[in-house]
Amino acid sequence: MSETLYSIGEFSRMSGLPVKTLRFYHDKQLLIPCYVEFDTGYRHYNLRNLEQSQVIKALRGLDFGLEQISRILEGQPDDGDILDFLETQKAALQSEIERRADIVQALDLIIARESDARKLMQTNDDRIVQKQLPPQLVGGIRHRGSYQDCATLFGKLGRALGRHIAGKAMMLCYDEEFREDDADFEPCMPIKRVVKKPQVHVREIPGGSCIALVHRGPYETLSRSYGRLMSYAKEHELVLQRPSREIYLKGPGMIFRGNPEKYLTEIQILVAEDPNGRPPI
Amino acid sequence: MSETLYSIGEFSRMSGLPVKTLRFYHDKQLLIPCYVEFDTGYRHYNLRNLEQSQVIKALRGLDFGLEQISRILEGQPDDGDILDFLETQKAALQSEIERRADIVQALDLIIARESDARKLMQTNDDRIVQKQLPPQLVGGIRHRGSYQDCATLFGKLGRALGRHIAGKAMMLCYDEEFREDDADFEPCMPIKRVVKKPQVHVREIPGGSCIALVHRGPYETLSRSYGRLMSYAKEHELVLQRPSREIYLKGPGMIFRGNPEKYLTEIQILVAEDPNGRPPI
DNA sequence: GGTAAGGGCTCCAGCAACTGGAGGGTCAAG
DNA sequence: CTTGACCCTCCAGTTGCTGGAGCCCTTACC
Repeated sequence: MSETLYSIGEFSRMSGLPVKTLRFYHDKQLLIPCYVEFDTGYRHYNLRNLEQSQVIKALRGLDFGLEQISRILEGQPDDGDILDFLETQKAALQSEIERRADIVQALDLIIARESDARKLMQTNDDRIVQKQLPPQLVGGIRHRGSYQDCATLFGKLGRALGRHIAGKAMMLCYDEEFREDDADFEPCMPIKRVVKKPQVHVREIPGGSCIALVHRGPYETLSRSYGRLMSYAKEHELVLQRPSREIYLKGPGMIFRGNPEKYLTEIQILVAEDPNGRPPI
Repeated sequence: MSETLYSIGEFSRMSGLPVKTLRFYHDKQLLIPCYVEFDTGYRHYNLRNLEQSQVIKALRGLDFGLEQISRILEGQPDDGDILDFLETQKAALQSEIERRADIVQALDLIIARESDARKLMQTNDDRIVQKQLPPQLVGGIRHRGSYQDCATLFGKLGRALGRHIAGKAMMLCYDEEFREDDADFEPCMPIKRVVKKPQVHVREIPGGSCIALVHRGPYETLSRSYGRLMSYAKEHELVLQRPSREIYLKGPGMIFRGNPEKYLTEIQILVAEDPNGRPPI
């Protein structure tokens, strides 16, 4: 009984696998045509090959590698451990899914921040305002030295507080006047709950009446905005309290340093209650 | 003001990228060392390179391709369309997640069936039993011809009924005696609800008292089991009804043909109610 | 002066699973 | 005899590296 043989082209149409792929599978010993003409090298396939091809297609569809498929096909007679293969594959896929899901989550965060910043950008003006600040729970690391160091410190804070962080990064500035090299400052992160971390000072900073403005531009020009706040205070006979606060509404992002001309920083300085009991305007 | 330069080894330790990778990135114009010695080819990196490397690392961590990273880095000054990149990437990742989730689901199904069959295998005997069958909603395609055709028919049924399928494949056999070539049979699938599909006959098949046994082995040997049922019926003076039913407990799987010696097929034949009103034993 | 260690360099190969193309042989019909 | 449809092999390219061979250079040590 002679069975019908099919050329690689016919077999390709029957199996749904491209000719190139069939040749490749032959090369890899995965799907060996039942007969190869010696002189021309022409491949000929039969129906058993068709069955094999369908198995291979199915397993490829389940994302098995060719190597694995080979092993599965070899160990087929005993048939017992196919379940292991399936379970292993499932686990592998699930861990890949998880990895990607994590990335998507991270992306979501970044996207949220970015479009947030975009919106801020549109609606910001640089007028001085007076407003009430609520008390705020923060964790901070006070430091004396150059402002250059704050990147490291924010890094440390971020790692220490992680998922407890509940707002934009900020800084408390304890200096009376601006110092470049020997400044006294405290990078802070708002947090939701009290957490104990080594090196991190966690406590509530007070609320109250403050004067504030949103500074636009690189940090080097912050002193101009401080100047404006000072003269405003003098003009309105307000007594200011240290430390002043800088809220980094938009600064260097998690990925890009961004354009410093577009950085937004809110400066807040608490106003001392008037000793006469007159409420601050 | 001369800035410090770092050799590729030092820079590798600072950036956390392997030396090989740094050379590769240089080759790809992704991270170009600020200075390359002309005669030795030695690469030298500066702190700006370090920043770039961190951006690249971050983007790689978000699964961006090098090509994309290049484009992002190039279009950085305007800075506007970064959000598009992020959204695109997120969408891409999500579709990958979905694909894998689909595969996992399919794997689950296969695993369930397989371990199901495994369990059946252990606990099966081939004794004849009498039992009550509930009525069952099925969709079937009646056919006259060779049993060879049933693979195609089951395929058609599967595609037509898809997710409505609610149990093992089965077949109704209308022939009085076994025929090889001109058989009259109907591949069926149990379903949950009435659905209308062209070419598929959907209806409820009756329940009632039946005799049944589980046949183990290839379909070619089914007639032996039919024989046993017949002589049992004669012995117990039971009148049998057509069509008989074959339930394919374990047959060729979705991927593998499996070992026919291990196929399990339950044969059920309804028993006509005794005309005397005596309940069947 | 030899040599070993520790950097650096280039170029080549390989992973996975194909895909595309060049260049050439085979077969049947018109 | 040509045309067109097939078929073949071999090579290159995809992505993001990784490993190795083979070579150069400097420094330290014996």
